[in-house]
Amino acid sequence: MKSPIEVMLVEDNREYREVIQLALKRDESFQLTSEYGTAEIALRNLETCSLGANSLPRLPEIILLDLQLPGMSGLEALPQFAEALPKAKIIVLTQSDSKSDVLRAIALGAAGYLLKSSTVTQIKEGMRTVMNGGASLDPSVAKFLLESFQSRLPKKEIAKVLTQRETEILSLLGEGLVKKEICERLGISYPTVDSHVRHIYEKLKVHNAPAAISVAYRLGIFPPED
Amino acid sequence: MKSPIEVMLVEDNREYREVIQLALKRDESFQLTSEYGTAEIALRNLETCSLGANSLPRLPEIILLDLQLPGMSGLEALPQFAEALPKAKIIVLTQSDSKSDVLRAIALGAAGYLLKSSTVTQIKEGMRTVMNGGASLDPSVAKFLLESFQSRLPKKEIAKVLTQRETEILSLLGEGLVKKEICERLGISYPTVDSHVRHIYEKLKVHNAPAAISVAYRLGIFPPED
DNA sequence: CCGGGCATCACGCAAACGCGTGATGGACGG
DNA sequence: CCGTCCATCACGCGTTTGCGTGATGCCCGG
Repeated sequence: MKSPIEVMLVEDNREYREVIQLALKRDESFQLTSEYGTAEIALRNLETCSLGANSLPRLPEIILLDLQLPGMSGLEALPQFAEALPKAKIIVLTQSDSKSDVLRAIALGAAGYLLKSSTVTQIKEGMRTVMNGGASLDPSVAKFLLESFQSRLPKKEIAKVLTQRETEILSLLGEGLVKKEICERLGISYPTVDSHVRHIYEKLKVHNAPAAISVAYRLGIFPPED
Repeated sequence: MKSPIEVMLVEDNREYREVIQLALKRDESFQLTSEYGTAEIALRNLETCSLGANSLPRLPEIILLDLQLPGMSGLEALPQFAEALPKAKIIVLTQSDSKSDVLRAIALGAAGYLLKSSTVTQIKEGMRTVMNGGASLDPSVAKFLLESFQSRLPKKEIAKVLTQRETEILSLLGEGLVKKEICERLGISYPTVDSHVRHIYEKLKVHNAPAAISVAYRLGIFPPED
């Protein structure tokens, strides 16, 4: 058996904290090395740890972080934990499956996003997954992420909005070419390009190029990467 | 016990097909109703099914789809399955964890993406998850998705590129406002706005607004949504 | 204390843009 | 067969942009 995974818990709800306590206490592969009711206290303790005598409450490999905390919110605290403990994996463990919470937590570097409705077995499984270099997402969160990728319209749908030619021209605009340059690039006349651009504006309901590009990205007409 | 989940398997490798066969045969909660070695055959059978006598090989609720198939690839077949069986959930089950395969499969509407290195237990768990309306991702795939979201710079990094004011103005440009309108909105003079815009162009190394918006999205300066 | 980044302001001009108002020919479908 | 959509072309005009070339005041850090 490997040495246990050392876990830090930041959670204001005592009952739920006890649930985790119990679950980890019974499992040799985990060790709950510290727990805090607020992010402030947790962060302060981490500072003193790294400054003074090393590892009084040992530095955790995994941080289980609630989002709804009194005082500093989990989202605010997340980047600070990440900075204080660059090696630690942070798993958000919260009730909120709100779109923006999920996206922000991920953007801030969370390695996992689990919901409190998960079983302790699933949470432990998630922690093992993360320790193995993977990412652990609650199925409903994963669903949401998939959908946010799918919102990049399925090509067939794009065709219903913009013509292939129009898409091509819009894309060139996005690359910074002015209409005259687009003429040359495509070997067509200026009025033609102009006409296409007008149609693009009509269809996207905008009145200038910057807005068109913006809408294009939001609609997923432009692939984020390839 | 609920009625078993009906599964269709599209996989060219016989050995692996047998692995799945065995795994599902032993589990009452699943029923492997059909299996095919190529996408073409599977699709042809689905056509005849829906035309002629209904449900010879019963219509599946879940399709386990390999990507590397002889003839039509899984990625090509995916949208066709989705069209033929709008209610079915499609789980990609393949060896490839390549970036583009994952992104494309998701964009095409896959409800899950599992790797063949998964255990049959994990695969069955994934199918249950999907049937419950969730999405099932292999941890390494989830990791990759998270990273592709994190590439949207961590705010602190954005600040190193654009000022808050500059970001604000760029964002307004993206909404379709012209510089004069931006003045009014922000209560500052035209030359000021102009000056900010110039700095934006410098920093993003572009020469006009459309390109600036484009770069902003690629850099993740603009949040996906809020 | 002074350089540098930031936000603010100013003038002028050539180039590009947005738009009104057209036309032609090909393709596709009811 | 005719309407509709697409891609192509055309003229003109007022507005907006991009940029050269400045200035002022603030704050911050070396």
